[in-house]
Amino acid sequence: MTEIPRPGQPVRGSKSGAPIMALFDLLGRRWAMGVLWTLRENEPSTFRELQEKCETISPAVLNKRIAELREAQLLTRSDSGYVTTRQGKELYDMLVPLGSWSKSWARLVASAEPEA
Amino acid sequence: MTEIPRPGQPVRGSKSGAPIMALFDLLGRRWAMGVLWTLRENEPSTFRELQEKCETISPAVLNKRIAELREAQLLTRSDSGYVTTRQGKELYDMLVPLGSWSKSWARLVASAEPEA
DNA sequence: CCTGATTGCTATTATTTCTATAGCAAAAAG
DNA sequence: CTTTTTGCTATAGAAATAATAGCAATCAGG
Repeated sequence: MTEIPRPGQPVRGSKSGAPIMALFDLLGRRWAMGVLWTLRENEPSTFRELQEKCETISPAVLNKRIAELREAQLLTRSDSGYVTTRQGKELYDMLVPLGSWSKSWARLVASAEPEA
Repeated sequence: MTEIPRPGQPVRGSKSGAPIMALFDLLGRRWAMGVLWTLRENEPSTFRELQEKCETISPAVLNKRIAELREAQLLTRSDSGYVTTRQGKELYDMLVPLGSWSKSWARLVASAEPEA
């Protein structure tokens, strides 16, 4: 029921299951990166706390993403709530640069496209 | 027709449009990161070349992702085909670490879950 | 115990997105 | 011209996501 893209198995972008493509397949699902990011900044979090922090995620999707990220060993459940695993933290750390970069990107997109 | 999540406008994960959430919204669409990654490693590429490199992407989705990434100023079209922009390259560079990390992650996931 | 929250989800239905495939118009090649 | 190649668009079905209601299992008082 919980299918995660497995490196070594065919995934989107790579019939041979290149790790990076498997990772992109996993993270390229709605809310996947957002959940990891939000959890890392608010751990530990209960299901409902995480749901609130995500502002608009539906419980069905949150539940599914949690299951997937859990199976991918990026987060786990502790007594006090969901927490990121060591790998989850590593991945988060690699996403951090995107956080600051996104700010300048935001400025660029805002200034260059005053349309719509 | 081509809607990209705009920083500053409500996006998934942030009603106020936090840049990182806008970025996650954009990249968290099927094939988004894969297209950027693949293009960067094969630029310039024509539409069909890119499609082939992606192995299993459908033209409709490729076309949509291109339009979005283009509007987000991550790629553009040149005489010789699609190429990444300066920002696209910057973003790619930040994804590169994920490439190597994904390899150890692959080993972990493979060894820990011999199921399925 | 009993009662009223709170928590972690599941169920359901409506949308939206993605997949898969065919094919067309325009540009390039011969 | 005629044939290829290119860059998509059209279409239909499958799958993922959104939005909302609500339920069973704690849990916290009293």
